[in-house]
Parts: sequence; structure tokens; C-alpha cells
Amino acid sequence: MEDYRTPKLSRRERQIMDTVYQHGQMSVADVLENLPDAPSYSTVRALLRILEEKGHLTHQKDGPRYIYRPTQPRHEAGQSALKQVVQTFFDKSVERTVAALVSDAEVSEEELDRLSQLIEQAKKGDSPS
Amino acid sequence: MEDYRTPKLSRRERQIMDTVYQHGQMSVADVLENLPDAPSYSTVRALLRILEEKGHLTHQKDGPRYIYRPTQPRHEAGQSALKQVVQTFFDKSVERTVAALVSDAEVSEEELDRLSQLIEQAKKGDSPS
DNA sequence: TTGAATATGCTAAAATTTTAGCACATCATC
DNA sequence: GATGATGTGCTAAAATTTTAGCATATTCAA
Repeated sequence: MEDYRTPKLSRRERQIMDTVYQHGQMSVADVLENLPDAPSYSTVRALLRILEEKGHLTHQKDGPRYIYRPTQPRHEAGQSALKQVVQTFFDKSVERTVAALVSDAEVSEEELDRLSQLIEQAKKGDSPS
Repeated sequence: MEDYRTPKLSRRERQIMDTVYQHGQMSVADVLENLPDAPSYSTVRALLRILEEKGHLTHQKDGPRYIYRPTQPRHEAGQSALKQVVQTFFDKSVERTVAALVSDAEVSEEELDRLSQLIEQAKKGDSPS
């Protein structure tokens, strides 16, 4: 599946994809509300149609209205987005990236504990190649 | 400073900013080489000029040519980009984000150790609010 | 010091993106 | 089963982005 962050989407298209990923699924009205510099209803519909044509969204009917969802699973798109950031800003280093994440403050003591556990698990569980 | 990932940059502009952040600083020719679907030399120059106008890049002369650098420090832009991804794909949870990072595999045993240390330091060092 | 190579400055056309609006469908309710 | 509210389908104009090209400056080496 194509990463929607590859440079094939326009500004508005990307905005919309981000919102939809964040919310899981959305009606046209939902998207409109969550869009910066909100354009018109028509506009949003047009963009959603285009994104569906390109294969990034699907919709299903919910009574009278369409509900849109991403076609690519969220965790997959997330991995891909993350990878991009790691590559662009952190020299492909997971370590540096985590450092940035925990230095951002607002990470509680508890969360740090859970992070420790997380990493311990990773040490055991994963393929020790 | 404005985040260059806010929806104010066009597709090409964002491509260029990413490359420049990744490389630190670049000449026009450098950028051209590193751009997907490479356009013409003129095109790249035009885009760089625009990005400079918008305040995202500066240039200095290196002999005959211009060398471009981001105006916003890399670590700052990185934080900001990271934040966006965390928000969009990981419910604003640092924990989930780190989980995704270490589950991507290709994280060596050693690196996991360093991550442990990193977190231990964070526990001590940071403001224990 | 002159010429070739390699830069940038600037302008305008082509292509794409973004937007709005009209026509028609569907739904809920009175 | 009319009617108002709220949907979508489709088309085309406006705005922006993306591109290329010509003119001019600078550098470097013979």
C-alpha cells in the first residue's frame, strides 16, 4: 500500500487524511469541523471523493450520509509516518527519537515505568538477530 | 516559529524541506539529486526562493553557489513533526509511539540497552511533577 | 583575458489544486 | 404523501503550485 505521506497528496488531501486517521472514521460534516481554515462543505466532499478515487479512503453509508475510513490500517500508516520522521530528523536512529519523545516533558513517572517494561519485553520477545 | 508541517506548504515545498532537514544544508544541485520525480534545475531554484521568502530557509554563498539551510533548528522541527505523528496515529500516547518504534524490529539488543538507560535518566533528571 | 561552465534573477505559461454552485436524491416528520 | 432539512453527483471557475526558459553574473582555468 502506498504511504499517504509520500509526496502524492496535496495540502488539503493530507490535512484530511490526518484528521481521518486521528478520528478513525468521519462524516463529511465531521471532517469539515476538524479542518483548519475550513473551506465549504462542497469542497470537503470533493476532496473526499478524490481521496477515495486515489484509493486512500472508502466510505460506507450510515443512513443518509457517507462515513469515510482510511483503507490503510492505522498502525501501518503510523509506522510509515514514524519512519519518515525518524529518517528526516533523527538520522534514522530509534534511540535519538525516543530521547526526543521522553525529553518533551509531560511524560509522567508512571509512563516512564511502562516504557521500561516495554523495552524489557522487546529484549526478550523479539528475534535476537 | 511556524512548523513547516502545518498545512501551509505545498507538496514540493515539503519535499524540499524534508530533504534539507535530512542533509543539514544543500546546494541547488544537491536538492535536485535528492528529490523524487526530479524536476528541472530552474524549478528547484524557484522553490528554494519561495521557501526562503516564506522564512523556512536561508542561504549563504559558497563560492559561486548558494547553500541553503533551514531557519528552524532541526531538533525543534523534529519535536514538532514527532508531536504531529504521535497525535495523529498514536492517540497522543508516547508509550504507544515507543512501542511502535521498538516493534519495527531492526532494533538491536544494544540499542534496547541504551534505550533502557535513556529512560532511567529521564526518571531521575526531569522535573518530577 | 577570454571563453566555457556553472551560477542566479526574473517572467510567464502549464498543470494541478482548491473552491463553489446547481441539480437531484434521501430522510424524517407533520 | 407533502415539505423542509440534509445528503450526494457533477461541472466548471478561481487560485495556487509547478514548471521551464531566457537573460545576466560569476567562477575557474588555459
